[in-house]
Formats: sequence, structure tokens, C-alpha cells
Amino acid sequence: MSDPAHELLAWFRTRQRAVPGRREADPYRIWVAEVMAQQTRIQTVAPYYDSFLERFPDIAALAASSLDDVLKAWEGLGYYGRARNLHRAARELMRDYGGRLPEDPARLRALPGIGPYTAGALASIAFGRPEPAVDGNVRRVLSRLRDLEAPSPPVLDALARSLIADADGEAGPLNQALMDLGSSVCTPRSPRCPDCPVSASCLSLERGTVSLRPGRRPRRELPHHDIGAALVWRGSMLLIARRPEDGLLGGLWEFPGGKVETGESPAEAARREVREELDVETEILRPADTVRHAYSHFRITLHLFHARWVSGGPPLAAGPADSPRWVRPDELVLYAFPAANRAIIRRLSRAEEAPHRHPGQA
DNA sequence: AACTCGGGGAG
DNA sequence: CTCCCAGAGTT
Repeated sequence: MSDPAHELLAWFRTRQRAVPGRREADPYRIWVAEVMAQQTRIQTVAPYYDSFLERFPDIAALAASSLDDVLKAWEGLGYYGRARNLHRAARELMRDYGGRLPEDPARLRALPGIGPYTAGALASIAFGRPEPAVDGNVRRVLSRLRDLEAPSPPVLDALARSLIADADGEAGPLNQALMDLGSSVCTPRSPRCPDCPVSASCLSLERGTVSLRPGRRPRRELPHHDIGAALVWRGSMLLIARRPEDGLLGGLWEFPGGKVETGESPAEAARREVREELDVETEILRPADTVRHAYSHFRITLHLFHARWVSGGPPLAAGPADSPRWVRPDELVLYAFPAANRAIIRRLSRAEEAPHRHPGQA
């Protein structure tokens, strides 16, 4: 008689991978690992995880930091709302819970950035509670195990709970076993069913529908946008601006610019957007760089131009959080930029090593 | 339920 | 190139 829960636990014990948060006992460190892992691959998370915890070793340190510092530590990880929510949640925890995470899933769920999955993961892994933690991997494993095309969250929840009920109080290890199985064996394509500890219980394997489970939603084709942006030089200083906190890339810094309208050249768009957004008049000098970048739901081609400041904008000296602001090129590394801008900065600093004249200097 | 929100690795 | 990932918030 098959016993999926015990098969999963036994399999998990034999192959504990080195995963951020896996060997941790501190709920805060598990929390950070789970949030970083949302929609993000484990290899991507690892380097961020260590440096983030070194920079913010506990909830109090995170709550006491500025959002800019947290975003800088998050730079390149994507979904920057996660960093904003983590920061907000830390402050709520200091105010309402004495700087500790609550153990109750419902209270966890009420914190910003903690949804059904993360609340279940924390409750089970950090606090040993018998709660399900259904992420994309677990959803796929359970869909195949029961041969379900599109199980709803309540159904998945119930399936996970029934496994947990057979797991002898080992909810955390069982949840992690399901996730591990999904990421290493029960993969979206080319699953390794011969290596699967629960293949004897798998209804999809029995029916030959493994590759069809779970069903995929049809996807739309990605629209493409051309963006014009400017490296506005004022002597040896560059103009950067902070994006609004809500919305795409919220709170990150960027070189000012915007969408190219129909009948407009990228250079014209750059000059117009700088004037409209920052009230700064410029003269476009020459193309600086072009970067293509893909987001989840659209693609952009970023056309960047060297430009000369003419008038308007902030004073040369400004407070640390003022936007827009003038910075020296070597100061750019202190600010959190989107990946598309970061690629430009890399190439800019490489070019900086070769002898040349600044476009804006006399 | 549908849509928004990044980035990167695998195939 | 396409797909999709240790999801959550908003509408």
C-alpha cells in the first residue's frame, strides 16, 4: 500500500540540498529566504540572501533602515514591491509584535508581502505548524499526483493538508519535500519520473498525462516599446531621478526618459520627457547606448543619448533622498537602478577607463 | 478572475 | 526564441 507522505519524507531526508533558509532556525532569516524565493530561482537568490542578512541581520535593523538602502540590497532581484513590503512589514512587527514574527498563519497573512504561500511556509517551516505551503512546484506535483488539470487553491490546500495529516507532525519537511520534488524531479518539462519517490501513487503517470498537468494558460504576445532617455550632463555631473514608489520598478532610480510617441524620434522623446517630468531643458548631443530588455508582459528598446543641461532642474547640491538630483558618475553605484539601466552604467564605467573627453565638458 | 509586477536560467 | 519560476496585491 502506497504511503506518499512517508515516501516524501524519507526521500527528503536523503537529499537535503544547500538552500537559503533551509538550515536556518531564525524565523526572520527563513522569512527573508521565502520572500526572495517568490517567483525567483534559487541560484539567483543565494548571493542576495547572504549579503542582505549581513546588511540587515534582524528585524530591528531592517526596520531602522531607509527604503533606499533596502532597495539597493534588492537591486537586480526584481519585483521590487517585495523589498518595499518587507521593509514595511519589519516596521509593523516592531510596532505591533515587539520585533518578532507571529506564529499564527492568519496574523502572518496580514503582514504586507506575506500571502497564502509565505504564511504557510513560515508557519510550517519556522514554527512547526501543520499548514500547507502551495507554491508553483507543489501545485505541479499535486496536479500530477491526482491528475488534475487546473485545481483551485482550496482543492490544492485540501490535498496538501491530507498529506500533512499523514506526516507525523513533520509539516515543514513535508512541504519542503514537495517543493524540492517539484524543482528537481517533477519538473515542468522532461520530468524524471523513474527517480520519483511517489511515482507509484501518481495518477498522471499511470494515465500518461504527466506532460499535460497542470494545464497552461494561453499567453498573449508581448508588446514592444521604444524608450528615449538621456544622460544629462552638467559639467561632470549626471541627472538621475527616482521613480514613484507604486508601479513598475517603484522607488528605483533611473536616467530620465519615457516612451517614444508615434511620429517622434527617440532623441525627441528623451528631450520631451526630461522637460515634462523634471522641468529640465536639454540639448541632445549624440547617441550613447542602446539596450534591449524583456519584462514579463512587454519588451523595451532603451535608446540612451548624451545630452547637455541647458536650464532648470534641481540645485547641484541636494539632500540624500532628493529626486531628481545631480551625481558624479562614480556615485551611480550607490543608487538602485533597474537592470536595463544597470547595463548602461556598466558599459559607461568601462568606457570611463579609456581616456576621453566628457561630452558635457567645455 | 484578471491583471500587474522583474529578472534570469533552462531548453 | 519561449517558458516559467519557493507569489502577492489590486481591481
